[in-house]
This record gives sequence, C-alpha cells and structure tokens, in this order.
Amino acid sequence: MPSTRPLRADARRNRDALLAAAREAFLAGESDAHVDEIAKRAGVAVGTLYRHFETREALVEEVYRQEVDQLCALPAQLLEQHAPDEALRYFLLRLVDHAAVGKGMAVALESIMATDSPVFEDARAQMAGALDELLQAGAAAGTLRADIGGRTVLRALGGICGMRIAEGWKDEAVRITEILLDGLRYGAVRTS
Amino acid sequence: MPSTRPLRADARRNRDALLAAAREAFLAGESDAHVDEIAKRAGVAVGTLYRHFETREALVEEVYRQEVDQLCALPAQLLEQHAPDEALRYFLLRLVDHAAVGKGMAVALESIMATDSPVFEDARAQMAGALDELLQAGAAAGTLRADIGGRTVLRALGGICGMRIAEGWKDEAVRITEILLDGLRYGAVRTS
DNA sequence: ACACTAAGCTGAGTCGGACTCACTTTATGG
DNA sequence: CCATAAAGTGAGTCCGACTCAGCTTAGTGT
Repeated sequence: MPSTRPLRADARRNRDALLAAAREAFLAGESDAHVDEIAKRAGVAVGTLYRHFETREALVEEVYRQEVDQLCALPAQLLEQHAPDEALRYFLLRLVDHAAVGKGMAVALESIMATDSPVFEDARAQMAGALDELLQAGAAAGTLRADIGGRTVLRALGGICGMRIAEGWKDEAVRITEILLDGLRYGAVRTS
Repeated sequence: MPSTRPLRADARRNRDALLAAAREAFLAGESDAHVDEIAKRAGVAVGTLYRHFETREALVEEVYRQEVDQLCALPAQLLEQHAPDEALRYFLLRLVDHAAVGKGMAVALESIMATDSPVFEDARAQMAGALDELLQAGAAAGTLRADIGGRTVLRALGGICGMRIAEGWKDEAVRITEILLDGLRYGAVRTS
C-alpha cells in the first residue's frame, strides 16, 4: 500500500484547476507562461502550485502525460476498423494533427524531451508500445517491415512534431509522415 | 558599403575566443552554460560578451551558423565522387554523426529552432539549398523522387537530430535516416 | 616617439523570473 | 462542533541573464 491517502476535496479541485490552466495556456501558444500566471488563471496562489508540483517542469510533464494517455488509447480502436498500415497512417497523422492544433503542446513536448526525467521516459515507453501494436499487426499482415520498433518510429515522429515553424507547418509534417510510411512499406515489399 | 568598419584586433580576438569558448561548452554537453562561465572561459568579462552578442541566444545562433556553413560545403564535394542518392545518404548520415558527436550541438540547434530569429531562417535556407542540390541531382538521375524539396527533408532530419537521448541514440538516428532514404527512393520507382 | 580619441573592456548592480516558508485558513473524522 | 492535520497564502529569496558608468588601450596623425 503506497502511502498515498486520497487528496482532500479542495486539494483535488485545485490540482485539477492548475492542470487545466496550464493546458489552456500551452494550447494557446503561451508555452512559456509564467508560474504566477498559471496559478492566477487557476485561482490559487503560487505556493499551491508548488504544493502539487515539484517544479514548473513537473507541471508541464504532467500535462503532457495526460495527453499521452489519451492518444495511446487510439491504436487499439483503429486496428478494429482498419488494416494495420492504414491504422498506422491514421495514428501518425493524428499525432501530427494534435501537435499542429496546439502549437504549445509541441513546445511542451520539446520541453520535456530536454529533460532526462523518468516521467518522460514512461511517456515514451507508453507511446512506443502503442506504435509497436500497430507495427506488429502490420508485420503479421506482411504490409510493414518487421525490423523496426515503435521507439524508432516514435523518435522520427517526435522530431517532426517537435518542430513548429510558421506557415505550412502541418502540410510539410504530413508529407514527411507519408514518406516515413512509404519507407516502412518499402522494407516489406523490397523488390531490389 | 555597409557601415561595418573592421573590428579592432583585440576585439576580433575576444569575439573569436567567446565563440570558441561557447562551442567548447556546447560540445561538452554544457548546453546551458551560464554566460558568466562562457565569458570566464574566454578570459573576458560578461560585458564584453554582450558587446559582441545582443543576447545569449545570439551567441548560440552564431556558433550554430558557423557550423552550418561548414556542413553546407559538403554536398558539392560529395556529388563529385558519388551517385546522387549515395551522396545524399552520406550527407544525411554525416549530419546525424555531427549531431551525435556534440550532444550539445543538437541542443543548440534545438535552442535556435525554438526561436523565430531570422538568423536561423537563413541557416535553414542554406541547409535546404544544400539538400536541394542533392535531391535535384537524384531526380535528374531518376533515383530519387522529384517532388520533395530540401526544406522538407531538412525538417525531418532536424527533428531526428534534435532528439538526443542517452544510449543508442545514433544507431536509431541512422536507422530512421535509412528509412527516410528508402521513402525518397520508393517514390521514384513506385511500383504499386 | 607621443598624445589623442574612439573603440573596447570591466564587473558591480538591476531586473525578472522560478521557487520557499512562516503563518493563516479549512476540510474532515470523531 | 471541536481538534488537527492537510492545504493555501504571498511577500520574500535566489539565481541567472542582462546593463552601464567609468576605465583601458589599439590605432592613427604628426
């Protein structure tokens, strides 16, 4: 039994408010929002923010972790409705889309990557697992090369999404993703 | 005639020392080296650092810009000795290698990307141009797809190199790069 | 040689962020 | 409804990037 007795009601409320305020700020592109600002948005004092999150970075991590949780639920659903390689395509494009919608989210992701925090390692492992699910299904179906793991694809994707630059960002990201997919298929049907 | 009369000898020396100190610090992984530290390494006071570089960021940019200049000289040489697609492969792998050697350099690159500074835009344009050179040669030879520009490939590469994570980083980056190359070739020989 | 001066250098100090902690408020179990 | 531990508060600390008033010196004209 981990020594985590349930949070007091007001504490839980404040914690949630802080996460919501932070997410809101990040999605609005305010990726470098000051802690005071986030606390104010959540209607609490800075001290409260620091009661719930060790550092600013920890708050950012938590926001991202929640995001990852949601995204990682997708592959299973997609596989029920599409062929593996198409499911992979949808998932990758969804990730790109996600990063595009919230410019700040990509920054947050980057911010986490710049850290060696184990929290991020967990997130990465989770994502890699989700991708593995798709890749293995594709390998079994013979439509995707079998020798590439989720971590590798994740890295490529993370890189693509980590770069948010004005105008036409998303179009390019989509193209790169398509190329990546072609590369994964190419390995399965290698003709030369 | 731009109003830039040549720097005084000592000024030039100090500026170079600062750039060298910064590069050294970044290559050593001290990507977040404090300005005071960099100034001390260069044997000058902070004020001198700020005489030569508007902000810390500007210094980082300049270090990276020099690096880019060197790298962009490569494609022309490579094309003299290799087929276009092989030249592209060497160049991309070289970029990966470069980012791997200096962990800090990848961070610096990232730090620049997080900025909308025109200096970086120049660097990107230069890099994109270098890649275009290779891609167009490959398109002419029929070994690489013709509908992808240097900027797109650059973005993918930048993403890949922007992620430095402990252990096995390089191996993965190399694999991703190979996949990217396969994707570029696939488009040229598309069989389906 | 020598002095003159503008270019350059210095580093203590300012400023703006993240983070702390002594004190006050409040949810909740008995 | 009280006791009390959990939670909240926000003025204050700390630390890093950046400034600027005064000093030093390279380069130039004589």
